[in-house]
Amino acid sequence: MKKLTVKDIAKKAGVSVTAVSFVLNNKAGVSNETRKRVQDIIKETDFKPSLSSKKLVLNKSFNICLMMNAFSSPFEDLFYFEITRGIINRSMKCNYNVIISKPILSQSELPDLIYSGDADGIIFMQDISPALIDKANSCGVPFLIVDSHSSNENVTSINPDYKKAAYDATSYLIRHGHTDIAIIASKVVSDFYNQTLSGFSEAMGEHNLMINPHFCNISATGEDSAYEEAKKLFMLEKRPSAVLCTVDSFAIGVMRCAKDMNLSIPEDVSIIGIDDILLSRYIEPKLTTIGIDKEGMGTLAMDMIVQKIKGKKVESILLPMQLIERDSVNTIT
Amino acid sequence: MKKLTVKDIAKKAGVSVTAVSFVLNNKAGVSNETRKRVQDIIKETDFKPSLSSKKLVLNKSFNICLMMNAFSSPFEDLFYFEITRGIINRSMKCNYNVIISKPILSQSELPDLIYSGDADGIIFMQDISPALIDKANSCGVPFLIVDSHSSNENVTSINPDYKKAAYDATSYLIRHGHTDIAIIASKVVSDFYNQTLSGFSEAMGEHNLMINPHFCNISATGEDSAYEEAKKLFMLEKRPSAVLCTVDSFAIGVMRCAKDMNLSIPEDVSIIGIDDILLSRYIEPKLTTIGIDKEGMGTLAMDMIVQKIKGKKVESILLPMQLIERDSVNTIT
DNA sequence: TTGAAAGCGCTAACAT
DNA sequence: ATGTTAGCGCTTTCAA
Repeated sequence: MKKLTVKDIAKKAGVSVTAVSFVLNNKAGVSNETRKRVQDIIKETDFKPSLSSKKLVLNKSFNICLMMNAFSSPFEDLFYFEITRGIINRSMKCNYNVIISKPILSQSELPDLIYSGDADGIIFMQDISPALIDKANSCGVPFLIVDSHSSNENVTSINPDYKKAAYDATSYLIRHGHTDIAIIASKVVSDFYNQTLSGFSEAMGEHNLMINPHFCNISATGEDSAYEEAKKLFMLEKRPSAVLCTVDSFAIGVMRCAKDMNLSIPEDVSIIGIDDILLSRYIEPKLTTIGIDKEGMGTLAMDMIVQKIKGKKVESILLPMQLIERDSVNTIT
Repeated sequence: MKKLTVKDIAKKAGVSVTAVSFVLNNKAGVSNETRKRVQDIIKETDFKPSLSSKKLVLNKSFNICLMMNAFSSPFEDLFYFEITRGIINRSMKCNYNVIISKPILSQSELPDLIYSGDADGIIFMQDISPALIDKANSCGVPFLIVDSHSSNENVTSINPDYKKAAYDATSYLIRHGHTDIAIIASKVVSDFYNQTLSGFSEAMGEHNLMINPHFCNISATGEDSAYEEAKKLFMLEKRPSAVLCTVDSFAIGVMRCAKDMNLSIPEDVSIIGIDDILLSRYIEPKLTTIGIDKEGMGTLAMDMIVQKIKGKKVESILLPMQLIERDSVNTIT
């Protein structure tokens, strides 16, 4: 059975290809009678117009390229995968397909499909290098960044409000009687570091709490390095009663360290994280953290990129996070 | 700056479009001199040919559609996401793009992009409904299934050898002195149930061990239902010394149940899983399980679908799994 | 080795 | 309201 074309349908229906094209795209310009007849034939023959030719003539790919960062840890992948679900679900409603790809050549180059016009828009996940942002800017394809961890004036981004998250986490700790609070942050993305630290100190300041200089200048890069930092922290003469980890995976490292040092959580030390990765509710004790609707972020990203493709101006957005109370923080009386 | 076309390049190089096309596709038919000249112009102008037109004329999309099951749990997502990584990495080497999509209308219909000729091949993940298999068969697009959990003669599939896994897990338990072994399996996919049960009884049989009828007719659907099944199991007069969970997520539910019933693992009861999901090495105690190279499965899936697209005959494949010894099984002396 | 020209299957401008 | 036709940017046949 040969693949049908608009021509075939037109012939069968005894109309012109224009008519067929019009009914395919729900456009005015055909009588109801003709429309009906064509629709019947389309249904009868189960005709599906070729996307390739439509793409060619409209100079549009109907693809969104989802660019994953190649250097993620498995847990971060999971975080982003939940966002991906939101993107994919939404894409089906927007009549876009999503192509998953990743930067090539050590993060600094976009894949060919971008330059071959095979994507109408790009959604980057996670913080990306300035070099890549430049490339994206100059290739002319609309793009935005989800969870860039930073606020760059020149790029549209969707970010969880990490400053507020750090503020809320700190306030929560304070409400539970903690005053000697440490923060393990990430200096990898300086904006992220600044945001979380200022949220932290803002909350401390509001309660006129002093910040121990040994507690606020700690940076980790992952679970293992957080483990090492926690070790130093816990060996201090006067150790904190609570530690805020700006990433859940840090909290997992810190917990492991506490266990190894025979400190029980939350009795000896309370721990709070940010992100709510899947693991957080399965470790022992379950991690209290600040979470976000990841699938919702994906939905939003899709909606925003569609607006951008339409040429509309789209503002960066800061998403509120929510406290998720579990078992890793205790009350000091 | 207007988008360049082969015509522009041809004009700049003073040759015909044919020549340009030939050098773009590394085909014979142009003199070295001409080739060089055209290549220079291409590099100079940073020309990237449009994919859309190529697709149209070659009647090929250069896309692989990766079909995700819509009803996955986060745990399963974890498993399949690792496979996805393998697929994506490999796709870039094969010059295919991967479009991620999912079945629509309650699993029984393929997305439009398949019928519009926007995919040269389909990779299904996880067991899919027979109705969907029919659709896939009749649409004429080559496809295969990764981790279908079943062996259907008519479809190409890539499956971990779950029977062998259950056999190995059981043998491992027996080697560690266990004789009262229970198995919590999944009846959702009957082939999977059969495979795991026959692996189990084969190992038991080889050691002339009797199977307690209360220990071998247990089916769960997820973590929570495994919890409930474990509860019944652990309340039995004579409870098993070890339980084999045919899915890691079951093992996690069983572990939670054991803890809630004050049974310590592995002292009071040993647990072994199958799959090695990411979580398994993070829970307490770390889960001993039978794992598989998931990224490798993805790579293989990509290679196989490319072969199928080329029209080659491709056989289904059964992949060996490996025992991963951790802390959830103890030795009985 | 080279170039002219005919499509691939659509959309849309234009004429009727 | 309807039909004719000229492209979209490539590949490839065919003739030179």
